[in-house]
Amino acid sequence: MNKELTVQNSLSRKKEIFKPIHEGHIGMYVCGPTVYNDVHLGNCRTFVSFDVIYRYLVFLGYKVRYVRNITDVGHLVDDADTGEDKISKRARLEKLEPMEIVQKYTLGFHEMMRVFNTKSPDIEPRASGHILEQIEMVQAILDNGLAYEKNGSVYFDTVKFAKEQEVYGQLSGRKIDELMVETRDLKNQAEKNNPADFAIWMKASPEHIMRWKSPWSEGFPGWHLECSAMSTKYLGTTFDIHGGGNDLKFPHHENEVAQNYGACKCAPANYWLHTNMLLMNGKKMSKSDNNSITPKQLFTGDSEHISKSYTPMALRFFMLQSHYSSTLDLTDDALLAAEKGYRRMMEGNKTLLGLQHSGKGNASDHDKEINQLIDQAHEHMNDDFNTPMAMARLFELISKINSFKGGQISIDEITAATFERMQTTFKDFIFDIFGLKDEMDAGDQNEALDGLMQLVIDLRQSSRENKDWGTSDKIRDTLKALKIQLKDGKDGTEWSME
RNA sequence: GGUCGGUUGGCCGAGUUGUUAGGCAAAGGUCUGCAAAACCUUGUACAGCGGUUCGAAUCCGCUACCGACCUCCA
Repeated sequence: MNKELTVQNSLSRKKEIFKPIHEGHIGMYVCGPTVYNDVHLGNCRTFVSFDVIYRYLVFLGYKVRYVRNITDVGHLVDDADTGEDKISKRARLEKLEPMEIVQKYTLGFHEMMRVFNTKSPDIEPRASGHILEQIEMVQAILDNGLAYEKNGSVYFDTVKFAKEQEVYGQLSGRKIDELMVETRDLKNQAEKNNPADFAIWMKASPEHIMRWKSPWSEGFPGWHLECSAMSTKYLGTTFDIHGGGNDLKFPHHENEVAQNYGACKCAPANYWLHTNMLLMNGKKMSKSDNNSITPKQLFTGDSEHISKSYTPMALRFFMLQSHYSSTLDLTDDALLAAEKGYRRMMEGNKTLLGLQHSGKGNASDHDKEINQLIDQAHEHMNDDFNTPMAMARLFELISKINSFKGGQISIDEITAATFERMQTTFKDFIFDIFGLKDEMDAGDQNEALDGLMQLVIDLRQSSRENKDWGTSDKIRDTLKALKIQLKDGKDGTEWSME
């Protein structure tokens, strides 16, 4: 039960025992979105994954400082060093100020994070608000001799860095020699000493709107720089966990590591965690490939890829059923299954809350089994946040819960302590760790509806006692059409919203 | 082309050497006025070939297929 927390560290490609730098405290940085467009579902998966990780670390009792940035400058559309800024491009297309674009899509992003019931990060810094810090970092890298200036732009000297430190390529599994013989024909590479070098400060072309003064030129910071500067500012030069999507490993994270070494000669993070991609039709969900479905489309059902609408919590549940480091293929069938599984879990919890323990149970085999399942659920979470396994144990507990309710097992076969532990476990896992919400508990919130339903159920019960099956079934079918399901049990009829 | 990863039953998805993952779907049963729900039971699986091992879905090799990264993306 007291197994230590282990995490899959991308740096070592091994599962390692997690040890924070300062006992009881964790610094965690996750690369946030570039706010130039509506957030899409793939982003949501990553942020939901880290939300669960964050929630679990808090659950374990750690004081976590969770930093997730907003990229609102420096992220270029095309080739890393010559393309147009994503925000600027969008601003041009939508005929808005760049900061209007940033505001619009930041708000949209926050709304989506709220809908998916993710916790807000403790700090959400913006790249444009940290230009000074980034300029200082460029200077520090220059002072350390690991960058050079050309025509007002500053480039990181990747080749020199790779020679000095054995670090470059460790995260992404790349070798500097291979990067140096890069054959692709990139535009405007002339300024760089080597194709493997990358810009940390860019001189702005005349038409570039987003620009700041610096010692080298009026320009803007390179994309990779913001995360280095902001993580350092809020979490220190070396912190515990750095997270992000798999597709950021190279070049973004690799270059981030290089920049941090370049500025302070130390590693930014001890543990790198990477989430895997959300696929659709077996391929990476990607905005640029049009192989994508927006969260909104899922919620409204307005997409050729799905047969019906799905709720945010069904989606969240769907994501939790796979491990964050595995690819997850989005299909209509899988969503249908997840939706039902989600409902079964929430119903199970409701049933558990409705059970009463006599206070004088004896520990039977069931008691032992239940405690084992609970222990295992915790162990699974300690094992690199294995939500699908933890969830499997919860479902086995739901079997027990339903058996208590159905009378197949007597509640007296478990002790009051075990019963309470079950209730605590469900609350902890479903709400605090998995971050699920009950989307179907209208009955708990609306007294009028509750009273009304009780009346209808009573009336139907009278019909049934009079063997007036026509009336009884009409009530049931009409409610069914209204997406209210009646459940006839031994102790009367219950209802729930579909 | 290079690097890395994947291929699990009708679908999704865990598992990394020996014991039922789990969810959804399916079949039979219990309950019920009939259903639904719930419960019980059941089946179908580890891409192919070869090797290591007492024993492999799990380790190794080869083959096939798929994907990711190498270029903006979570």
